[in-house]
Amino acid sequence: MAPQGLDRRPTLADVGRMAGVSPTTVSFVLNPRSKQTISAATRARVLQAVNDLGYRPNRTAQSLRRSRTGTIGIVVDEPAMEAFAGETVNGAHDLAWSEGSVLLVTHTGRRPHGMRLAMDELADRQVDGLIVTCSGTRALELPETLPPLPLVLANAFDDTYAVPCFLPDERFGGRETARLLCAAGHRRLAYLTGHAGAWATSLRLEGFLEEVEQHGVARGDVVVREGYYYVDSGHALARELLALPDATRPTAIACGNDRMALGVYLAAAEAGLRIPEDLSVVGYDDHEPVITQLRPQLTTVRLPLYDMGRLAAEALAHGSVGQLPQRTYLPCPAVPRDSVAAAPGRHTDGRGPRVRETGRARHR
Amino acid sequence: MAPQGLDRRPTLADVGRMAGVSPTTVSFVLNPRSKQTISAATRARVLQAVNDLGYRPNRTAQSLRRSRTGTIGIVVDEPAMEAFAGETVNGAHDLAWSEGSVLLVTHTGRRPHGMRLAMDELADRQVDGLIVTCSGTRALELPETLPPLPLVLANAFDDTYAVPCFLPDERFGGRETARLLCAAGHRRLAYLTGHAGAWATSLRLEGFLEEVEQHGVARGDVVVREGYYYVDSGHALARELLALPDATRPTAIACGNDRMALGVYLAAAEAGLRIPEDLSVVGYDDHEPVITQLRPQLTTVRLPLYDMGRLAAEALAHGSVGQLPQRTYLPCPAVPRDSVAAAPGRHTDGRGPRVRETGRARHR
DNA sequence: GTGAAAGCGCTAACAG
DNA sequence: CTGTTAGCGCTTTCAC
Repeated sequence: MAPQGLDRRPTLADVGRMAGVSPTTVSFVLNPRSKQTISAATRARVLQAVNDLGYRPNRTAQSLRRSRTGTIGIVVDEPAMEAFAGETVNGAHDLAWSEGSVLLVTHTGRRPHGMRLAMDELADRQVDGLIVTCSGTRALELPETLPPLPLVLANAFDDTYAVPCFLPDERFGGRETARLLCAAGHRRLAYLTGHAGAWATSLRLEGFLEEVEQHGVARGDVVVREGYYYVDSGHALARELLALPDATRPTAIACGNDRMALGVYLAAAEAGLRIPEDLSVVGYDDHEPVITQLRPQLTTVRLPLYDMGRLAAEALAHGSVGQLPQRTYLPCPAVPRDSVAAAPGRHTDGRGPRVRETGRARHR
Repeated sequence: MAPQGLDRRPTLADVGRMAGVSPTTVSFVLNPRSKQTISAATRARVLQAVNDLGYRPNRTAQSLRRSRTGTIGIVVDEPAMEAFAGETVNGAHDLAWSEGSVLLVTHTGRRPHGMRLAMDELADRQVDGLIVTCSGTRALELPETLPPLPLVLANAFDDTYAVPCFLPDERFGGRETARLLCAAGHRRLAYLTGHAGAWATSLRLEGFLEEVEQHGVARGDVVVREGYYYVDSGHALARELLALPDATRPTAIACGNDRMALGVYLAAAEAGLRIPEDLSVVGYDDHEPVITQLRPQLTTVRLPLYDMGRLAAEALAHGSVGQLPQRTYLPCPAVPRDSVAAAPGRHTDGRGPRVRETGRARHR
């Protein structure tokens, strides 16, 4: 495929020599600019040589010259790459790739000044832009002095509003959660929250309660239990609720996240309750590693991790970071699957929960 | 911190100008080589200027000159970055970082020739070496023509034995699985396999049966059920087994992986059986997203994902790829947690399952 | 002890 | 239409 008679990568000069032209000419052939003035014959000979030698431009040299590396840096502000951040990285990767760029990925470890070290290391390699992300949505501690580079946050924000960011619209997601349940006719609802310290927690709950009222259920009638984002919390809270007599037991439980929903599944199994016939369950996150574990498949609401990464990379690739609003909120759309059924004794319109348009990004 | 009066990153020349010396001198100060001949005074002035300007070397320029980029490429041969591969990337990342390098990460997507495109894109950026990995251990289709770069596989192998690789020692892991159970006195054992097509499946089972014999249990006495690596398979298979009368029901179930173990947990909950009192369970993989979901915590066997990434990166960083054996097998060590108890009616030595030395990497 | 100069591989004026 | 030349920012040999 590339029968190069050389022991090193061929250079422009090698190609030129083989085609009997100057390196410049080769460069012109390879980088068609506006005013092309290369004869068809020369072009053909050059391309032939390029092909014969298996020539590929040295992007390091190109970068030095063009002062553009075709490289986007992404630093994950965690001790390691984690599942949630992985999705964001995927989004950034795919957009970058489609623009001919690749990703320089690092994480902050547990090092002191991890963030600054990571950013510097990437900036030194002249990345064209920088994305900072993390696993759960949160405020980031950014170094005081930022490298002079386009910078965007994904699934994270900075309290000073100095750096543009992409965030999940959690209130919207909370409303979607409620809508999935209310549209199926449920009125005895329970909501199991994640831990109160997390940025998303109160927004999800607030959205849920708002939407519930739209459906004629009083906020006060929703059984809200405070927990934390793990299986055992969902398990423990659900166990209590499911021990209630049939007449007062909630017919549907909304969970702070998918892991808690798993806990609810376990509690239901123990209580001999079937999902969704006896109990409807909605999760949150649409977190693949959990989702794939559950039968029946979990109805949930999707965190736009991939999109946050994608849009962040897009802003960098298009050089439009300057025009970005301070915060862009992306919808958390409902993902109806099999864990929600009509409330016992209720009949819905038979079309299942209506999934309304998930809407475009909102800017605030 | 870096009050540069410049609108661009300062260069060596800028530093030299400020310190009143040539760029050469600055370079000498910054790159202490064997024969240092810089006066203490000059050195001090230079470092002062470096500091004042917040100078950091341009690694693109360095790379061009030194023909070494301090960059390792890793391509994940999957449509996207996945959880298992993430661990391997973490291992490679951490080793690379400790050597002053960073990772250029990409995946092959679903593109035709994805692998070649990915490798080329990284090779063009002059990575110092290349790691190829994937999510589940398997043979890789490598392009016929490889870029002239050190290349190592992690959690993958090529059938032609042309490229060195790091692999999990699955047979060893299978033996560990059995040991955890046999040491606790279990003799009525069941083994639920993953799907037969996967490279690891038969090795795990074979190791299990081998070890079981060491403990005086005939291979034929082990109830082996063929399934696949998902929760529902573990669930379905376990449901059958747990329906058996107490006297013949297995007291312990070994699972092809952690997800199947989750299925066993669900079946146990439905059957009203407690883990580990009534049933001991062992998983495989030590896959964090699943592990963290289970109560009691799952006793399992660890896949050396992180280490495969780490060692692959180490070989590249140390330039020792040439000395690598064709295949290096890393141990899958037992991870005793809470899902294994002494077999009913048996008393063990009270120290729980003995965990023997997990051993070093074996080369074949 | 320090600096001038050449060059890594490529691009882009500017000549011819 | 094509080639010469001058760098991008850095390292390194060799001269002073």
